[in-house]
Amino acid sequence: MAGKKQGSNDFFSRVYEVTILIPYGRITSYGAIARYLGSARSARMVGWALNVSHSGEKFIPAHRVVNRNGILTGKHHFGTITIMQQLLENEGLVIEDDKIQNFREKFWDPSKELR
DNA sequence: ATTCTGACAGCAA
DNA sequence: TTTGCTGCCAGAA
Repeated sequence: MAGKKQGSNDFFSRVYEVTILIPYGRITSYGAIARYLGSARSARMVGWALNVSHSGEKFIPAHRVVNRNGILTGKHHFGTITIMQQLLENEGLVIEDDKIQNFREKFWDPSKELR
């Protein structure tokens, strides 16, 4: 196959790969993933990638990705605005006012955990 | 081609 | 501490 735009596709694929590696009951941030991928200032692209992630066949635990404040900023992109929180609580996380409690402890940094 | 928006993050005030 | 602006990169209109 020749002549295809694999530019962003490659970036998106990497976002998915990392997201899939997030351990059960743990969470990370958009910026952390972006930085791990080498584009520290492309956190918004990570969010965009996750936005279209459900187009793929593979399940992407996008609910384990929140912003740097531990706030569920992407909850509006799931079926309902409560499903993201429910998924996280189901994994043992505690959420209050859309914010993950003990965020620092549950945080999983791909740049440190992976290599 | 140009403009606007977005599941963010960093910094100034 | 909170609010607002800017940078970043892709995609939609």
